[in-house]
Amino acid sequence: MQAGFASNKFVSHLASIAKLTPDDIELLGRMPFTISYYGAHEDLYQKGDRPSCCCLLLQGYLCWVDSELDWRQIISIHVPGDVVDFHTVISPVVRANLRALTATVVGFVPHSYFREISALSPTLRQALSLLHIIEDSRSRNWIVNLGSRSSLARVAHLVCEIMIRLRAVGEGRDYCFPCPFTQSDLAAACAISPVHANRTVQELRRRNILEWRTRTISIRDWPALVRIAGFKTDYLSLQDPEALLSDARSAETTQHTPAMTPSRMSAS
Amino acid sequence: MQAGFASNKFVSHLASIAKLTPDDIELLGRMPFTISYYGAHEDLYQKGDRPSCCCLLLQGYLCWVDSELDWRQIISIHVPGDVVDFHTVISPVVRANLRALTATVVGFVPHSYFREISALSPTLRQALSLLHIIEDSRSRNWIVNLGSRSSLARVAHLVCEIMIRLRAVGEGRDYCFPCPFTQSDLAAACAISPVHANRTVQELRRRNILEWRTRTISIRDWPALVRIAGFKTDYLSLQDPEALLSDARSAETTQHTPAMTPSRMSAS
DNA sequence: CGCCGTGTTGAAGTGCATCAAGCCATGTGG
DNA sequence: CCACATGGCTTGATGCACTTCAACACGGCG
Repeated sequence: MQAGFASNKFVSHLASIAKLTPDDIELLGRMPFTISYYGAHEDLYQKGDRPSCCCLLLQGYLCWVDSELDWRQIISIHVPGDVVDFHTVISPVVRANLRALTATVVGFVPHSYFREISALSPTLRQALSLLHIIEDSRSRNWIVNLGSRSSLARVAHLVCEIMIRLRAVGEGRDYCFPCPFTQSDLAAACAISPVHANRTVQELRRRNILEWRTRTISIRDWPALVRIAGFKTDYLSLQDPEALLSDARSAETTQHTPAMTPSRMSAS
Repeated sequence: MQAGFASNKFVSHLASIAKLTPDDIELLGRMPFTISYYGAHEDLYQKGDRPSCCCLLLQGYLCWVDSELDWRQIISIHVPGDVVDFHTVISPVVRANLRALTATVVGFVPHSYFREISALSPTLRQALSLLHIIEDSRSRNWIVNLGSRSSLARVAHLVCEIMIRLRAVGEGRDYCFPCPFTQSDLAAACAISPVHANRTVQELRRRNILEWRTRTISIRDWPALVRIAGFKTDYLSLQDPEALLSDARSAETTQHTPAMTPSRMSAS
């Protein structure tokens, strides 16, 4: 069981949605976790599991997937810095499979830790609640996406969302990021067939909007992508709707982790 | 500002997901609220509003609707007994329009009330958190519904969900309930065109599975409906996945509101 | 009365699924 | 080093579930 040093992205994410005190940062620095590694398409949890830890994603991508019958639907995807199953602190049973999209590194953090910091710090309790609400907001937004957009717009929207979420934890500065998906995964996320996913990606390539290789996505024309997707950032953050977008416009400004001096390597 | 007597369905819903103490029931009985009435298709909130109250639905149906551009997608629907915007206690800004599907009666409950009872009772705090999680679970389930089912299954699933949720607050015992939707609303919920919604309803009628009139839905063949929908109740409750379904099977058992002696009419 | 919202029906068009085949890169064992 | 398998990507042909457009019927209401 280690503590602290690898949770920076999580802390910076929290700091971006709530005013944290130095004491809060200190508490977060003591976060205990056990590191695990998973290969692409491996399941971390199965529907019905009752984990006693939360899963903090450190590297790679995870998704929640509902494999009803033989048909699968990806419900949400997660980027480094996300605690993907925060709800299990309150209700431990999981309702879907948690699957690695790529090779991943995760840290398992005991539920008790989150209960403790919630009890100790009102601001942290608030911040964790906000995380919950943002999560919910993303789900609802994805309903709108599946329900009201064409396949091209869905794919574009998904790329936009991942881009912005990576930005929020300090990655993807040059509009490039490691591709989370095989084209079949993309299809499962956007509720289209794998064949059509391929044709949709080709269309985006043809319009010179992005490059999509097996390992990397590079966005060549961000404004066009946003336009096709009908993408708005407001559902991803809560304080200042314009902050993330304006940051994405000018890729220079670099104040993502305000006052980050993590007290690293303290024992748990 | 009144208090107490009309919140029975909310209390029984809470009692079904957590063990409430007599003190908790007492606290809930003191819930202050202001009653309002809305007509069908009237908006209670618009995107961006910052209410200082939560909205407790007493009669009728409400929905959250995203009216991006001119296209509208219904994100979730609510039945009597639901607090539809519990998240505004934590983050006041609403991200979609709250719209009446039918004529409705709602009670507005100040955020401060929920903050108080959360501070006073750990079990209530827990119960409210669970409500939040069930809400989230419904959203995710609706993603699966839109993403992976045919239009017939979507409509069937929606009817199943409403049926079971009404049961949980003691309504619809005879597989009949007031219809929440015009066929256009149904279309907006299921992400299909109004014309196709009509044909889908006709198909369900043709198979003798339900009667769907402007004012009432009667389910004639519940097992068939469940089969078409691929409906499972597990995402709607948290404690005992089978309770609601078995209750729905035998419409006799009637212990929905354990120890309900609401201390009515106390001043706020 | 005439209007408007809702439900219904038919005909034509299309976005996407499905099936099927072939391509390429990577890995593996002989 | 080749033989072969495997998983991901690509492409074409065909079909269907659903959309769109257009018209009409019905009832409630000013």
